[in-house]
Amino acid sequence: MPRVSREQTAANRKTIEDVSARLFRQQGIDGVSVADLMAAAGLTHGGFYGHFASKDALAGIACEHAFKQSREQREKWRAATATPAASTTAFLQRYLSVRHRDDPGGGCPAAALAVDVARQPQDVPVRQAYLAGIRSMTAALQALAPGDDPQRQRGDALATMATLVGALVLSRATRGDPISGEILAAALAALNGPDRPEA
Amino acid sequence: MPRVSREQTAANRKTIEDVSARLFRQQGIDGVSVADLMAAAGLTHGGFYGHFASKDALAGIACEHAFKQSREQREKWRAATATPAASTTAFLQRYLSVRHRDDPGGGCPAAALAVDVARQPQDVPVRQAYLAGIRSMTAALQALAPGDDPQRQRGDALATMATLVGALVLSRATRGDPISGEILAAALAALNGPDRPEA
DNA sequence: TGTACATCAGTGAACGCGCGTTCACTGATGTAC
DNA sequence: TGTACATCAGTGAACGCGCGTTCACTGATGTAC
Repeated sequence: MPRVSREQTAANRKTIEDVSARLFRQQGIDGVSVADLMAAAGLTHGGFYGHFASKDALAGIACEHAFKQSREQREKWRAATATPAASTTAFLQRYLSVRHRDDPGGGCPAAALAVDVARQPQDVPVRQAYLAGIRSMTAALQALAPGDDPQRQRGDALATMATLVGALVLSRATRGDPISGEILAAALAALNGPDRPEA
Repeated sequence: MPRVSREQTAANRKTIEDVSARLFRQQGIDGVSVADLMAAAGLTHGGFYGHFASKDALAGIACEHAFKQSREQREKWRAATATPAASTTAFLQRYLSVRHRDDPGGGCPAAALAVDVARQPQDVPVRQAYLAGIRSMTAALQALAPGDDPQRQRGDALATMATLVGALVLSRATRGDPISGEILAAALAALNGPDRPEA
């Protein structure tokens, strides 16, 4: 079994990253062991350190990976809608959906990893990756915000991001109770309703 | 040292609960060991099971404890302000402050424990305690919401809660970068500015 | 193109460590007289 | 009120277990001729 072709090695590494990006969002960074990750990638745990320096290093890479996937998905969907306004509405609806709530592993890393990252020490790789992801997500939301005052658009984008992340996180923590769905609906109404404070 | 008076026993139990409510919010439920908790309470780990059936059971009690502390603090502050409007403004400002961001152990459990709770299995005690806490916090925010349509007030309360929790959680995860403070300010502006969608 | 061999991706046992939980023990507390 | 003793809160060693990480080993891959 050992010694595998170079393409296979690269494919294995990518599989570990994919699997990690998913499992870390699903169960938290401390909630998944190196052995779990490697098993999910179809490998044994010993080979891990041939690919990555440490679990911390992988956490950073996986976080970056997750934000990149989210960004690509966002851009794909944006390309599929006709107008910017329709695109925004569709994005909010998707973000605040029951489907997104029930799929943390494939969903927004800003929400799934927030509390994990907040508890990490300052100098750990995943913090930098998370920060970069938040900046990129802010920029994307800013581009969607109405108006032509960039300062105000940025404020709107940050506030919208807070509402989105908060609603998702609360909705997940209360899953199984009707209030879980109510939270998603209320956030959607608040963000759509007064179509954002624009003037 | 062993066998301590009944009052001392009760005091010890309360200390464990206080310390747990703080440390669980600070470092997460899995981030604190039973030995850590007991040491922080000035005891040794072996005595833990004289007070609680399991760490899971304590997590539920500590979560309840944390929400109760938050509620009491909220009520104390409300009593100290003159008008309901002033009370609301003061609450939002306090919730979205740098001081609150930097004190997860003494702060809102809805934000500090959300992702932890979301990852727990359905039947664990901390989920019920968290859900009860969210209901109570929703009710408090609903009472502060303007207008006289309870349905709409409830929606506003849930959306406000999402914005508050999201802003705090994102702000903590990005601490050390200017965007951390920007998020708090943007959420405060969004919640104060158009003084909530009321009509 | 074919052969000989060095490389190195992946294996699986092992490391030291900290976890949640158990338990025999201790000795001050609280009770019975 | 004093004394004798049962109770039981807290101690600390020990349990089985899973963690992140290391390492000697294997054998197909990729290279040198």
